[in-house]
Amino acid sequence: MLSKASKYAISAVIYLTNNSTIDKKLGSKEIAEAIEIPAPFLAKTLQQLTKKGIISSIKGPHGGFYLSEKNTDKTLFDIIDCVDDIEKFNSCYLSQNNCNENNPCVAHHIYAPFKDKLIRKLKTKTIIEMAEEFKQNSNLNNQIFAVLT
Amino acid sequence: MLSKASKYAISAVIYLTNNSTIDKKLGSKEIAEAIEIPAPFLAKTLQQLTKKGIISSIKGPHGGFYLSEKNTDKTLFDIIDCVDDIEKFNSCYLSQNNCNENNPCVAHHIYAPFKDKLIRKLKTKTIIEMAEEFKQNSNLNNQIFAVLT
DNA sequence: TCATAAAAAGATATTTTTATCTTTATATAT
DNA sequence: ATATATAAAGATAAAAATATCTTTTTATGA
Ligand code: FES
Ligand code: FES
Repeated sequence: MLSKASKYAISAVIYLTNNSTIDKKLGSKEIAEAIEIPAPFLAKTLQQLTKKGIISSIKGPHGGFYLSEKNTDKTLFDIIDCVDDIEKFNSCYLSQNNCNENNPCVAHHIYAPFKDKLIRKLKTKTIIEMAEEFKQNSNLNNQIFAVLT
Repeated sequence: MLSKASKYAISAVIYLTNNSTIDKKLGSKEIAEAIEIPAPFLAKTLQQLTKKGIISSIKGPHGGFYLSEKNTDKTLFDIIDCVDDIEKFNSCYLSQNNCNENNPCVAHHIYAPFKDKLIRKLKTKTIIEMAEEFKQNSNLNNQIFAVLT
């Protein structure tokens, strides 16, 4: 449902959260290698995230991407909205171009409540929280990044 | 979420159900025009549906597409599975490549129940039923096919 | 100041999806 | 039988998404 760009973004931000500090910034190549995705494509995506203030970056030697104070409250919603446009979740699941109670598709009455819950969750789930869950999870399944396609 | 091909297919099958009979078959151009979608692309999609027995067709003069006895029990699920591959609904909503309880993504616990309900609904909703709903609906909103993008 | 490493920006290439065009096969009517 | 209308099949084109490559900018360290 998400574009690859969005998947890569989520994956990369989680990796960044768990593996970078202001004193240990990570290059896009480094991240791409770790999570096994195409490096130049990720570089583009990281640029988008930086531009919207979801992650931070510094150019030059010893530069790279990292998370700063400003980034700590960012959510999963922010990442997806930056890369993919969140409207995709608002629209009809079966792709009618209006999704509302007055003109429901066959799936509407089961999709609408799900959609509401999902968006609420995406908006409240911070990157930090998510990274933490991911860290725990990787105790059970340490090929965790390979799992993200 | 659905491909355009699938959307077109659903739309066309509904139109066919409500507007064709064995004595009044419809050409692909005719249908495409009525539901305002690209004719040659729809033709391809109708061929796929025919091959899988979801709709019927006859070549030659006065030929065209129509629904026969064999098609009456077909469901929305059948259409989508024919054109798009239903696996797309089974997979993780945030695109992890495994979707299961042991390795849930952030959305899993709200997505899984929705997914189950949806697939059940797609499997039980017959084309006939859907076309009927659509007919009623179009009393309220008679630009109903324009509504399908 | 100068060389260097890295992001940023821009340009190009590949793949997939969507759309169109052309040819062939077949059923119908004359 | 023959001409015709239509689906079926196959080939090609255009657009969008994904991926890669090249150049420019900027921060750092020597
Ligand atoms: S109209 Fe389809 S999900 Fe709302
Ligand atoms: S793991 Fe993502 S929806 Fe199940």
